[in-house]
Amino acid sequence: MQDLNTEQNILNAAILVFQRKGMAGARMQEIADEAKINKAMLHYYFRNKQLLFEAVFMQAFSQLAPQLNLIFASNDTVFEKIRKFTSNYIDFILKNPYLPTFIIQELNNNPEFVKKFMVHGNKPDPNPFLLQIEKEITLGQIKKINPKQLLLNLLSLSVFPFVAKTMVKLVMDVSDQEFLELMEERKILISEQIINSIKV
Amino acid sequence: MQDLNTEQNILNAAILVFQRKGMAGARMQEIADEAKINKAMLHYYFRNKQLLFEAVFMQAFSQLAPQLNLIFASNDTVFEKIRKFTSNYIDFILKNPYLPTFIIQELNNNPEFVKKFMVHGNKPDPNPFLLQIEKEITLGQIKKINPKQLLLNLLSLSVFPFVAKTMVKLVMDVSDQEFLELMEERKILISEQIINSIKV
DNA sequence: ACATTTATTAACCAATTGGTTAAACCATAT
DNA sequence: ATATGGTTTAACCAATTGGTTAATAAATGT
Repeated sequence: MQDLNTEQNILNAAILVFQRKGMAGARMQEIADEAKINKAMLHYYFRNKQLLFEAVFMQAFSQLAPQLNLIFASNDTVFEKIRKFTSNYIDFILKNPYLPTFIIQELNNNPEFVKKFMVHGNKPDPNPFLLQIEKEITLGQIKKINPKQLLLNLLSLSVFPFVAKTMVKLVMDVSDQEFLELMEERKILISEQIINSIKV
Repeated sequence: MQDLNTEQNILNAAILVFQRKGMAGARMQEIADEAKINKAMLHYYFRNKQLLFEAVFMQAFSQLAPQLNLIFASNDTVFEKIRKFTSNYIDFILKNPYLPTFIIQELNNNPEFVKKFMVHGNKPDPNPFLLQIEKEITLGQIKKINPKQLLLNLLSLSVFPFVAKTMVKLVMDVSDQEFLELMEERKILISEQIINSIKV
């Protein structure tokens, strides 16, 4: 009784477990249980743990990367891009709260592997955005700033709270509900702050 | 031939390995090799992997926490605190680049354990800082803002680049040298940006 | 209806890995 | 010198875990 798509079923289970436990902490048996199938099926479809993990990571990353390029490559002004980015990106992470942590964690533990598959064409390319910033600076439309710092600020303010969510909740004594409200508030808060810092 | 302090020697090796590989990825044998001793010694001094890990995590966390409280509890104005924080904290992380990632990673994979030992008194307490912000707002010395958001911004801008270092280097095409320069530049850059955003 | 391929399972295997043990080593006090 | 206690080691053990196998069930083509 083949499920409509066993492979995707496995992948979904693997995403859950890998994102919760990471590559090293995840157990093949746990993934099989989560998918409600026999452990041998994992190997039947993905050969081994490493390949299953790579499939999961690939899917996670190819979900995240286009989200970035969408902004980087559009025709908007820098101001518009900043506004859209904070709003869209925080929305996206709210729907996939484990993604950034998972990617950052495995990227740190496995940098050589990631480089290998980054060339594959799904690498986010911030260059258009960086060049646009330089251009708008020379045109006197925004204040002088190192474009990379601006991009770093944008990413930091948007992503960090999610990556450090457990710590933030613990140290700042924030409930799940309040955390969501804070993130909602940040969508406009941080874009306005960044824009304000480069407005002429 | 007992080394001057075998226990500390083990701890140092364990810190290295745990920070590189995380709790799940670390191997007792690797820690023993790193410390150049027999694996049984690890159990002699720390009983089991979990306890050794907790000792490592504890030491890491009690290095990080006071660094925060130092700022939170001082007598400076909010502006002063922000300036000192960015500068001191980035300096501190530059000297311990693996610390934030390690803590965040294990905090996410093991939240229940951390709570257990957080009560132990070494929990950073941002309340004085948050209250001070509220006070300075009512005194009209800084613009109105949710204090928690201000603190989140401060932490995000300071810590995130280190946590996401591998990703940042890869995506933004930044060398190790350039990364250091960017972090150096950030010390003043981000404090001025934050201050600017709340200056009346 | 039957043969062939594909999907699935239960049982098993081999390697890794955390942990134990018993003996040896070494300093120090008597 | 030698008995004693803490320290260190090599060898071993048991559990976990990634992976395999051979048999079975289900689908598919003829």
